[in-house]
Amino acid sequence: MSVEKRKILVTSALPYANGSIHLGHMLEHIQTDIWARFQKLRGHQCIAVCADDTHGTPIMLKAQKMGITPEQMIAEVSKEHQADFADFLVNYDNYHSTHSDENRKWSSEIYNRLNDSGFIKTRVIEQLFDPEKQMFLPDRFVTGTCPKCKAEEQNGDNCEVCGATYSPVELIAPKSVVSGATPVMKDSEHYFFDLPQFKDVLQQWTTSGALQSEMANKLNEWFEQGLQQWDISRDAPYFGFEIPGTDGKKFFYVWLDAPIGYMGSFDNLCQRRDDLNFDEFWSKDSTTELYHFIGKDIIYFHSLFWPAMLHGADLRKPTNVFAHGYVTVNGAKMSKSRGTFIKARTYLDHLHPEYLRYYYAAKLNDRIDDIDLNLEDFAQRVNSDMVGKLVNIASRTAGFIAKRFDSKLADNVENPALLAEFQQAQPTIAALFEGREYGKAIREVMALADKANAYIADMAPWAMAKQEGMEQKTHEVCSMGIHLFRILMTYLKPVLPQMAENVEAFLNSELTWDGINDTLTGHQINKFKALIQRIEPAKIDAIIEATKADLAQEQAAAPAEETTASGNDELEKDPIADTIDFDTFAKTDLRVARIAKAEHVEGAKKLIKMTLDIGGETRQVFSGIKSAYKPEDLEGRLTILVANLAPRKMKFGLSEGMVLAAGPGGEDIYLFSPDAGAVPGQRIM
RNA sequence: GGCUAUGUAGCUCAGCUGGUUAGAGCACGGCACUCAUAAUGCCGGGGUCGCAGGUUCAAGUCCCGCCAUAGCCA
Repeated sequence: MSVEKRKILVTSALPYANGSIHLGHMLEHIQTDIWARFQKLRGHQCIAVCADDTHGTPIMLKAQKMGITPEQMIAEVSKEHQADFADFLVNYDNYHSTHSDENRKWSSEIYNRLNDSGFIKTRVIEQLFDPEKQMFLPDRFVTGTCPKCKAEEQNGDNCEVCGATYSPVELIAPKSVVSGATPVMKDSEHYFFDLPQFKDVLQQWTTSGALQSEMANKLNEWFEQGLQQWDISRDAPYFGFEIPGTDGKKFFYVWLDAPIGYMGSFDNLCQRRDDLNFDEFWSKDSTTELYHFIGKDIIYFHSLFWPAMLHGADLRKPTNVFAHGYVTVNGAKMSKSRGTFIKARTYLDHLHPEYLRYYYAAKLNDRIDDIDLNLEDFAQRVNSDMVGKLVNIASRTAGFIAKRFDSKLADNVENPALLAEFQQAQPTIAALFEGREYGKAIREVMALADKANAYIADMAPWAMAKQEGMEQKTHEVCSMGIHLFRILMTYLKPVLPQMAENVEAFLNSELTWDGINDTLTGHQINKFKALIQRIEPAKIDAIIEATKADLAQEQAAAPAEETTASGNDELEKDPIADTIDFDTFAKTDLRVARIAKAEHVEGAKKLIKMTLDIGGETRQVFSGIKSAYKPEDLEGRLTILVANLAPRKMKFGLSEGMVLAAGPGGEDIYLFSPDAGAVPGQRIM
């Protein structure tokens, strides 16, 4: 089976350097790694590169807050990110940074080429400006009162409460998140990439490749709406690369140099590797393959801007872009307060990386569906598949081989038909890995594992061993078990590289793709050692607890950190109100309430309708906490109700009071609870 | 608000271009076995295919509306 050797370059999206790697990131990096390892296993040249995405306002501000330079911060983060990936057995040929000489070179080069060809336009736009910090503010860094529903503390671009979208200019009483100052409007000349010129090229690219159907649909939507020019410049101060010829006043928007970071990382690798030629992979007429693995949230950048930029700069376009869905944990978005916003490092502190590699592989497909990490299912499935089925095949036969047959496998194959069946699965499984249908590949392998176990149960070598004259047969049956196990482990080598290595030591033989068609008859093997331990459910609880503790620590550390920095703590953002006397306070009647019922509100994006029991009386209250709580999690718990608030007529009904909560909104809403023992109806003073 | 997806047994998922009594693994119950990391084998119970309508001889599969979940809106 000699296939022509392909030359392939694959990338994962570049993690942003302002935070830790979490299990959501890991889905993508594991997906890429399995694919790259599979290609290598088959004998192709497959280079996998990645880098940290290091530019932009959030990184600049975070470094400021920490009192260090952005360069220091991204260096620290990079170290952490690389350790996380390495410990998850994700094997990049190069892991670089977008804040590198190579990336600066290519960003400028591509920009100059685009500019020379007339694809860069300039125009003056009006934007919110923070007069205190002397900087322009991205939409996300402005909050204010929603012009539509008058909800306070809403984002600059859309309202969490009523769902309206608007421009930050329309906000009532806008406020800079950075300084708290009132932003002013200010003119600035911006540089634009003239995307509409590439409509035909992009449509052709979209239809020529085998793009995922969901992505093609989404692209069509954008084509129909009409492409618009893309703002690629940001004003100083900005952490990034200066735009050539602007005197240090204009910088590339982070999303301009981020994908170029793929090239920068590869260029950096080429300098160290004689067998790689940069131009062979990136020139316009390259015959190599280029694939980007990305999350569904950044399809826009990778399927429109990126290929257009490359085309405009006279470079090759990606062969394909593979988008995957998001990771949910126990059926819901990862949440810090639920303890499911799990960092890669927290996981690694408690569990072996191959459990997660296996579980993700078992659920991945070629579409952009979200992948649910159900922690109970995770433990059961991994234990059942990896230990009960797979490793069990070796574990139950190896003892016989060692004790009775001097660790030497039989010279004959006991059941050639069964062996052939395992070998013949090869093209099917290869096609599934190639097509990113890992879940189906795993299912194929596990179906074979079931057959291997059934075969052993059927032959019952332990019974044979007790019979006179059945020595040879026993030897052959147990050897058969090892042969089958070896094939299965070869199929799983891209998913379980560490375990495969241990199996190679056990079998005294390397697991190769072509080796599937050979058989280790008469081969000397080594002592079998337990290859993997079962997942103890307690370890999973420990991860959740550690994640929660992590959050508590962050929150405790945050205020101290902020007071030393440039005045951005809670009190300054929201100063204490005017003093009132006791009588004024006493007018507020706060009561302990039990949430008897909580339900979704039809048509409302942010509201939950609650029926509160305040001891003999019930109240119906609508509360905008849907982004942080699920109705079923609320039922039964106690909270605090402002009981004498005038009822308010809302679109969905009458709200008779208000429950108390803290936090800025979104996922960060924290409902109050009295300590245990409080009884519904009790007054709070 | 617009758009793209998803919603099938307790859990995680298969179900191709509509066609006989809707499948698998895990979990659960029973039996068998004891070589194996309480592993394995055999048998079994369990689903109004998100809700409501429509097209069709026939719909989990097509169309419409609604609900929920996720993402995008440069």
